[in-house]
Amino acid sequence: MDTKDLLHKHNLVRTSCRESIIGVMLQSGVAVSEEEIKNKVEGNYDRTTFYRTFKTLISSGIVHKIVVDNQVVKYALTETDNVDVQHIHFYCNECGQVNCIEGEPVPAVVLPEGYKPVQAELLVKGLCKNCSHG
Amino acid sequence: MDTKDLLHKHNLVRTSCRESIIGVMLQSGVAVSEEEIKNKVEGNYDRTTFYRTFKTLISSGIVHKIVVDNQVVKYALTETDNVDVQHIHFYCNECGQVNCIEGEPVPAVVLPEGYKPVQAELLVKGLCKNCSHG
DNA sequence: CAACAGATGCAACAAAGTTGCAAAGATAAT
DNA sequence: ATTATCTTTGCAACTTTGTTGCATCTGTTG
Repeated sequence: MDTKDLLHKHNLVRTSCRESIIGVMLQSGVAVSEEEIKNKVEGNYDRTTFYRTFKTLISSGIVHKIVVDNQVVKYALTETDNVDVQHIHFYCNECGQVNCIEGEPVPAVVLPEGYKPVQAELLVKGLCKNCSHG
Repeated sequence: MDTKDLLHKHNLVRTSCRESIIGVMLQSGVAVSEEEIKNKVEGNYDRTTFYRTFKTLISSGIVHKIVVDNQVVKYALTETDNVDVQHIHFYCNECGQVNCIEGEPVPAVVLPEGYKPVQAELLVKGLCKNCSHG
């Protein structure tokens, strides 16, 4: 599945900004911040365009947003095959990298009477693979 | 445990701003935003003072911060008896209210080899008690 | 109640995000 | 291929959120 098909499948116009951003995410493998994208993307896109593009990609389900802290926001591609399965996010306290833990679903949650859960976001903080053996 | 003792126990100077903020939180029962606090607090405190006060209260462990989205930040009192037990936060998609689900711990998480978890944040979104039966 | 440490208010700034509008680009039909 | 249409992009201005330095004021201890 390449960038072009991905956009077309979600009925989105294929523009250079969208293709570039998705391209950076595909190459990166981990979640990326706005700044990281800006640095890796070829060409200078306006901040406004970035924000609007993120919104578009998110509401199409191509990308999801990970809010670690209100000052640390990252974006990652949503694996196409398990769109509605929630996955765990891991934040490394050492290097700041954010990983989507594919395959491990968010454990079922027990809530008191009356609460109707719809969606759950689990962010685990600690040391990632690279930073833990040191 | 009243506000005065709470501050004294954590070696914090007892000021009107801190007492007011804690007072609002005690009365509210749910997590509150900066704006909600500003509206309920008597007296006009500077925004700077609020931010600094939150930082102080958080690093003392009196209060914790709940980041729902990067534009939705709330604060809640930390129950003194279970400081290090992580609890679940519930965000209501309907009314926007955030509740600390005391008593239900965050379920243990299974992670791939190499990850060293330290802390976990679980935010469940859905309908709260008030909004679910309608 | 004096002296010191710490908290507050103000001003200025930095970062993050949004909105309206005109120009540029993509798509589809001729 | 070229136009007509719709969408996206860039720019400018603005709002919201959060921070920093410094002078002033308040709480606490002796």
